[in-house]
Amino acid sequence: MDGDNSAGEGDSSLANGSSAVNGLNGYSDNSKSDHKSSHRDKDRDKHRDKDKHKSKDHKSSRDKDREREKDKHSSSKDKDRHSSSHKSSSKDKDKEREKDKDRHRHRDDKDKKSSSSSSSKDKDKEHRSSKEHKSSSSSSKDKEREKDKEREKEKRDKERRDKEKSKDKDKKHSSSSSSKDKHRDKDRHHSSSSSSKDKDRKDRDKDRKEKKDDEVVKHKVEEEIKPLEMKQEDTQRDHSSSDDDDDKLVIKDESQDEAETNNMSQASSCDYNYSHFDKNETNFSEGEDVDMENTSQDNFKEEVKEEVDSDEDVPLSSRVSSKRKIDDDDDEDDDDEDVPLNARKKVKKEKKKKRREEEDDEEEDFKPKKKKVKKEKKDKKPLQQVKKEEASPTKRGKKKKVEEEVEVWKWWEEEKKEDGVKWNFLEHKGPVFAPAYEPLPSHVKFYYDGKEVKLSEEAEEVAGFYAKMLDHDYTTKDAFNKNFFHDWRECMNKEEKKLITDLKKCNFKKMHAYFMELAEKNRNKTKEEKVALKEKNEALVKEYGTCVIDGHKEKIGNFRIEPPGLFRGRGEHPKMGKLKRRVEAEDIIINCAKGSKIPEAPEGHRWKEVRHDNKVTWLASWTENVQNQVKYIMLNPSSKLKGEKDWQKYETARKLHQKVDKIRENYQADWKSKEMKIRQRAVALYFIDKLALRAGNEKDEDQADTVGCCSLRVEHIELQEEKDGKDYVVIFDFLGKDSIRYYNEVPVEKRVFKNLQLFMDNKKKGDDLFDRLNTQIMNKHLNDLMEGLTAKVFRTYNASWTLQQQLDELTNEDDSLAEKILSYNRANRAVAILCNHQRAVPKGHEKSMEKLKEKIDAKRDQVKDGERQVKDAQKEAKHGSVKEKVNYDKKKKMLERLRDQLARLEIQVTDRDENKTIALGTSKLNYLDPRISVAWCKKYDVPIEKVYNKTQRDKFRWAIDMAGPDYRFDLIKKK
DNA sequence: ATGATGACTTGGTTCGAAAGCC
DNA sequence: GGCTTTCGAACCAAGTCATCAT
Repeated sequence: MDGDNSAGEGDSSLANGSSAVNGLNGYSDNSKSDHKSSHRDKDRDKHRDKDKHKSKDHKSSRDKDREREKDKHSSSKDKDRHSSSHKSSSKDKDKEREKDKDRHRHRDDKDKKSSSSSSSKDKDKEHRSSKEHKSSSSSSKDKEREKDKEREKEKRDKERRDKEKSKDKDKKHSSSSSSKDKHRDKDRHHSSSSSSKDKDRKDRDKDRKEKKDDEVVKHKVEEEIKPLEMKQEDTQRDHSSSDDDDDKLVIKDESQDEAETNNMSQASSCDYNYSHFDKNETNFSEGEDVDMENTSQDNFKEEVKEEVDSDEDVPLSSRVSSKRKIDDDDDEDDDDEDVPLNARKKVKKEKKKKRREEEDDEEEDFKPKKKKVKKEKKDKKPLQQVKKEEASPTKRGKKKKVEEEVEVWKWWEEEKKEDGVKWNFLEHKGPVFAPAYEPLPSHVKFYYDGKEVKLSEEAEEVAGFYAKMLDHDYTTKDAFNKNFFHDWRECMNKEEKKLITDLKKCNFKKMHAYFMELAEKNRNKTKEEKVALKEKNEALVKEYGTCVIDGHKEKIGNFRIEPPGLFRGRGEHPKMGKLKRRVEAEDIIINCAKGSKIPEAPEGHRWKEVRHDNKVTWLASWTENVQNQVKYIMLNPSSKLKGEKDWQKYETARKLHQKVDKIRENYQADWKSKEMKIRQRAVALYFIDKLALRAGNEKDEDQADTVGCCSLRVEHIELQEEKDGKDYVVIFDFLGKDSIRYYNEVPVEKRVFKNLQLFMDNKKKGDDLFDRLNTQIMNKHLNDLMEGLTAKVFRTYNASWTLQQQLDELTNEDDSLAEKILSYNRANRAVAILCNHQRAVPKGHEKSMEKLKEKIDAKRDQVKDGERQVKDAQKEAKHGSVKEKVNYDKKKKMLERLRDQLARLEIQVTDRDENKTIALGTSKLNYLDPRISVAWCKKYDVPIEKVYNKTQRDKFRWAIDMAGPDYRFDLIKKK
């Protein structure tokens, strides 16, 4: 097919993709949203610069959000985790918990709000832009400055855009997002029109490109304001203020500069009022060389600039470009040299992709075989027949008392393998493929433009993927519809392609109904059918679900190949809706031991490759077509390979504990460094340490726009000298992994605050906050500080250490079991909050809470009643006989039991409510040294299955075996 | 030196099964 | 025994980071 065709159609038909499915989802009428989108387009041209920061719809309500939450948001997180002494009366604790809870409520609030404010896009916009201004600058002068810059830029933007417009036209489709916002509670991420986001990204890049120009302006302005200090600087590069500028800027001679300055500064009427910083300054007198607290902001800046003059200290993004630019001076426009780094990357990536595809076509694989260190010797291992008891004191466990003899491989008592070798022997049966497609029965029809159309099998299958998702939010998203339709058309035969040109005219309702019916049928299967199915599945698991590795049978994590379907990217993923192809044996690389029995490919098929690489842990892999990523079949978390790695991870974290004080000292000192790069690194590390932020790798254009620490942009933080009685507050608001919002108001050290101001100075919202930093630099530095240290170790470390501290603090020896478990959950929760592990409020949470509360009320009545009875019985017992006394005792016991039950219920209710937006699982599984929990259980006599379910116990078997009641995360036993 | 890629970990959602409830 | 609620496993997307290739 010719791609042009479909792309063009995509434009017209999918701009309005939300109404694509014959109104099944109840979309608004087309004209309306068409209008909106065109309106938006115009608007965008006008406000392009501002717009790009506003792709997130939620922002409109953010202001309100914040106001409302002002009081709620606490700095509970910020109570210094660095100091180990957690003090607080239980009341305080309760308050804190309350606050924590509230901190997380923002999600619901936001969602609710966004759904209520959903309709009026235009209004939204106004909000947003006004908000943008407010939030962008801490002072009105800054605001002015910002505005002026923007005006200036807009002018240039527009000119350029006009030029480009014709070029871009076909790429950009209208960006009205679904006019009927079907926000659901679970919709945690900010809904935003993805196409606009696409654009926003482009804009951002362009902006980065153009920033250069702006910097020239700013540079000049600065010169005007601070003529004195600048004198010496003029011949030097000004790195800190003009991040992206290259030689051009520096070469300028002074007179030229000054002449221009006069003009430009008027035009932009920038008002760099740094002086107010001085006024507020309370001096730190620590007598460093560069004490920024002692100097005015600009003075200070100059110093930094001066000192920071090495090439080393050029912003990363500009380093490359300036290098490249050496002989290409005609800058300005779209020649390759001027493409932002990211864009260039993309081009390269595409090339690579092509190359890969070509290679794939060649069938033969020329992959260089890696060196194999293969010894077929089997290790001696301490084997143990262990009874794995399923029985647990929980109610759940009571019913089913299965005893299973399982061989437990105590690998943790073995010697470790030589470096890099993961196994000596590996044998498995290969993956299980997705079942073949079953065509729809003839009565299930698809209609196009009101007419029945019999689709070819291929097209029908893909249509089915869409039909299945008809009642899902995804199908209201433009990007999803566009991607789906594009890929769907690729699967059509000629006639279909000719006929089906508009998704809006497609009616999948019948298909959808059929699938629903099918699902219903499956649910209502008879017992026998279910049993048969189960048995079949078990047989499959038995055959394919395990492998033999170094003489032991181990479970495989995911032995099934992912079935075809539509890609469900999270957040505003630009590729959502693309077709995830069916994976065949020909796509799969098998990895196993040389002497092992090589798995057989399905009949008529052959593997892409069979290799014997014992330096990796995967058994099979394939490259998925949507993102071109390699997917793997690997072992279950209970396996040695995974467990050992896990163990090692926590050991590294513990090692960090021994060194962390020094590292902290170190980075605090670096806040004063003369080198910009080092300062940025130090501040970033501070965030990683204090807030457990993720490292924040750079991302490609074709992924959702999310960030981590190193990739934070100016727009993601807001500085407030004072907020809610706290000084130097940094407000983080960004989308992190999985497009989950991170919102946190953090009081920071003054020095950090000032540094941030410096980093943000002269930058636009879309610019990198840490422009001289990326994760490689950070990790390189960390590794120098401690072997094996990376950014994520801090997350593990702080999570585990928090758990240890919280458990120490919250647990009382004399508490009841339920209370102890509540304490544990609270400790766990503290970690989840630290790591920002959120979840959607479970369906029916409200309802189940109500029920519980009713129950509690009933129980209370019972208790009251019991109390009365006890009283009466007591009276009778006083002068009564033995019988009455026995009766009294009985009543007393009953009352006790009732009270107990009541307490338990109350605990349950608190626990559940505190937990409603917090996901505990992730931290438990990935961040908390299991030995802490195990030791806690052993120490306080809590059955381990109260804390870990069966799978978790399997995964953490090493820890359960290893840790005694005295294990402590912070103490490493010397051997 | 740097970007690309492969390998592996982390993370939330979904769905079916088990437990609880009436 | 049937319905509802809860829980765990499966799923697969999306991170991190080291290593490879250029």
